[in-house]
Amino acid sequence: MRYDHKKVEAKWQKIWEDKGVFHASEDTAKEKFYALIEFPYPSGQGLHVGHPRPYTALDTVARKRRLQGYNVLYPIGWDAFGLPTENYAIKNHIHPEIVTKQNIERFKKQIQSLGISFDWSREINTTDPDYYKWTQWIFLQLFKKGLAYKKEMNVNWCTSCKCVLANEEVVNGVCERCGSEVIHKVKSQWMLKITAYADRLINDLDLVNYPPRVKAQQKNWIGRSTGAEVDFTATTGDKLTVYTTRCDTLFGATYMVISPEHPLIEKWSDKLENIEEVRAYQIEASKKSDFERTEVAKDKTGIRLNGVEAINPVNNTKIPIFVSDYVLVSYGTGAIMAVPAHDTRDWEFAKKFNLPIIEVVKGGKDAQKEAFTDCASGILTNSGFLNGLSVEDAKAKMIEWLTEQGIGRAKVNYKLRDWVFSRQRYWGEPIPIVHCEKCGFVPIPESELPLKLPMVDSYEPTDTGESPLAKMTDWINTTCPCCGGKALRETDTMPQWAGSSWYFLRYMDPHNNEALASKEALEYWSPVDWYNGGMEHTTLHLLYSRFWHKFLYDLGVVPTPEPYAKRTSHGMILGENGEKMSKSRGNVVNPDDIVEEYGADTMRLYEMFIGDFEKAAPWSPSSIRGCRRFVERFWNLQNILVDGEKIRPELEGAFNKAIKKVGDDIENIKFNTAIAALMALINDVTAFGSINKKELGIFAILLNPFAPHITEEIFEICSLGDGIVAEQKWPEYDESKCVDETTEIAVQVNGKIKAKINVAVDAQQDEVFKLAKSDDNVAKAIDGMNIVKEIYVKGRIVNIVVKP
RNA sequence: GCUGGUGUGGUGGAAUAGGCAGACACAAGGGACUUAAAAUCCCUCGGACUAAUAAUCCGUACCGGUUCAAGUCCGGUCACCAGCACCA
Repeated sequence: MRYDHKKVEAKWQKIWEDKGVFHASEDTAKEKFYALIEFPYPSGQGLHVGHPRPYTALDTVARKRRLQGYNVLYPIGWDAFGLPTENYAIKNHIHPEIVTKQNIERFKKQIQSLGISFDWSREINTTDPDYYKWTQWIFLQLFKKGLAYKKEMNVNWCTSCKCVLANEEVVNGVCERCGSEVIHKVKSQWMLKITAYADRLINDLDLVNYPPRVKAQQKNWIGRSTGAEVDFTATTGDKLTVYTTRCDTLFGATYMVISPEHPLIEKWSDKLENIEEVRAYQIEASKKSDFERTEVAKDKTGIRLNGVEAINPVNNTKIPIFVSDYVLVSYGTGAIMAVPAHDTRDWEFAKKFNLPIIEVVKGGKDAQKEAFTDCASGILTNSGFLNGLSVEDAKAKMIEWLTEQGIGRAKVNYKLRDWVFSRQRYWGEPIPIVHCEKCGFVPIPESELPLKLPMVDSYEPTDTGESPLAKMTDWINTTCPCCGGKALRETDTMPQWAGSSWYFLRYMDPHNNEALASKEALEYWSPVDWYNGGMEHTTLHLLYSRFWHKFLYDLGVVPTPEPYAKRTSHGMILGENGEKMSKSRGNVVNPDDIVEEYGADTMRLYEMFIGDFEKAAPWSPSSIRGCRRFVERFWNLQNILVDGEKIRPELEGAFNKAIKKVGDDIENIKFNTAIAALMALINDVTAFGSINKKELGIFAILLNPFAPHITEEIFEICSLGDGIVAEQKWPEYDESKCVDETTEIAVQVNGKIKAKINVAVDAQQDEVFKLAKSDDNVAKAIDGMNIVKEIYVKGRIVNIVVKP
């Protein structure tokens, strides 16, 4: 009686679809559970076996929640704007809309073959005008609140994609997508002021349940530091302001460094004796990309400004000013005070240029030999009115003094920069703004949304870096909504991150024409209860979408300050050789082949059994057979089925423990050990020789979230009751039955195991020791020795410590 | 370089709050069934010493420490993975 997975899986998938059993209901009386996976980008390659890992994991949770009586929302959609589609379209002269449609069809078919319980009635697509209408609407609100603005700036320019990239999209100096060189270019760009939310994006991490490493990464990315600004005065009389986190070390500042782009250089050009040399250095620095400039912590370069010096305000000492590219114009004030005794970079620079090094915090080694940076617990020295204070107190005192003198102030700085939001591409949401000579940038009226992408013949980006839309003169030329005069449409489009920054809201009410979702739906479904995704999205998508959500919260559109109550992340599935799966490495496994050969249930079980969910794991074609064997063994339980309406006493322990273990493990994303527990249970049952209807019913329900098809089939053919999805409840366990009456414990003498004895769980300590000592081996080991100590850890271990 | 993580049999991985290391699988070897193969079922499976599934010893990357007891805690070293890249 071999199990025919093809027949059974097709049968149940049809039943589920016909009955719409996975559609979330709007019954707000029921408790809701909203599970979310990162919606896929429908690429031309189709699915590989890595995709279903998170889908299956949250499907397991979603199915369990339904059995527990929740109203579950588990939706899916398509993050379909993006470069690969556009590039494919250019190459093959097919409209990206058509390519997208084909890719989605393929993805959908593949995902459906896995029996994931998505609510397909809520499927969304970011490239659908009914969807991006609201992406554009959110942009307009950002614009109206001054959070979207246009700025001339140095941008990262991918030489191959001919497109501006966000800092976050540049990896090691090359384009994250295509790996081509990235250079700098000045362009006018739309920016989103994410920095306005920096503090809240850090602080509100306290409200959510994210893994610690995700929180840490977001905090580091935002990079808040608390310090002070100090105004130095140059010998020219100009004010030169620096940012420092260590204002306590001001007495140790022996020189200053400004970035090559600092505006004072131009101002001082006629006073600088070596202006030619400085100019040459500026040119050198501008030629380098950020990558080259920061590539290695290599030799510090720099030029001393001759003719201008600065005055250290605490002791009125004249100190030299250098220009060096290790100081970044984009962070702080673009100028630093250098304290070589307590900063490694300053120390290296001082050594190279032979500058004085003054120790101002005691406790380190020789400041002339190495910088003493880890000095939080040190005591100030050589520092006038700060002498004898701790670093902490000295900071406070210095800020107080600077403020009094009017030459400094406390200041918070962030590494986070504003989000470059424009893309010079076709396949993205048009930015709903026009430019009028008279009125400037004017938003188009909300009634005109969606502003649809026009049909064009060619999607080739222009060599000048304008969007392909720039060639559409009919579309560009329009009238100003403000004055009625001539105006031009914005030709840039939005980045792919736009549509994915709010998609989880649309699922709550996907067909609404009046709002991005109704108030009622937002009230009921917010927040997402459990969001699973990849670690690679921690600093991009996760941060961007939290930012948008907070903005919508401020507008009163959404009811919660945070979008996701809980976040987990999955490890990648690697190729058989332990390398990342990719076409070029030739190690891609297509889930279609696995489903065909072993069935969706086996595929799902293996995806969850493959290893720790949070860690990467290599695909193993032979290990999957173990999961198929387990499926077959479960199927064959019907051969040893007997009648019975209660769990039999002999199996009570095994079943109660399994119910507890499987339930707990699913909640703790330990799917691999949940399945191991079910395998152990089948071993117990098989060894026992029979299973009754009640027991098989419980087994099937426990296994159902992992293997939904075969469990329904067993339920039906063995007449165990109405269908699992239709009628059954997640089983309860009896805590008292999870503990065995007697357990085997190990007996150690001086920490070495000498014997194993069976004792009652509630046995008295004295009894246990007596029993332990009656064992031959133990007796031999303690014979003639003095017992120093006896330890009994209930139900676990006995240790007898002896000395001669 | 900094930050975070990881390191356990031939392989993937278990091990709750410091308490029997190797659960559950895969692969391998042996056996049963079979004309044969597949499938299935049973047995063995970290290493050393062994006739032995008797006893003993070693063993969770490496070195040291705390403890009656360490894969787990502490200090140091090494390797790998991820993120960040001079952030003042």
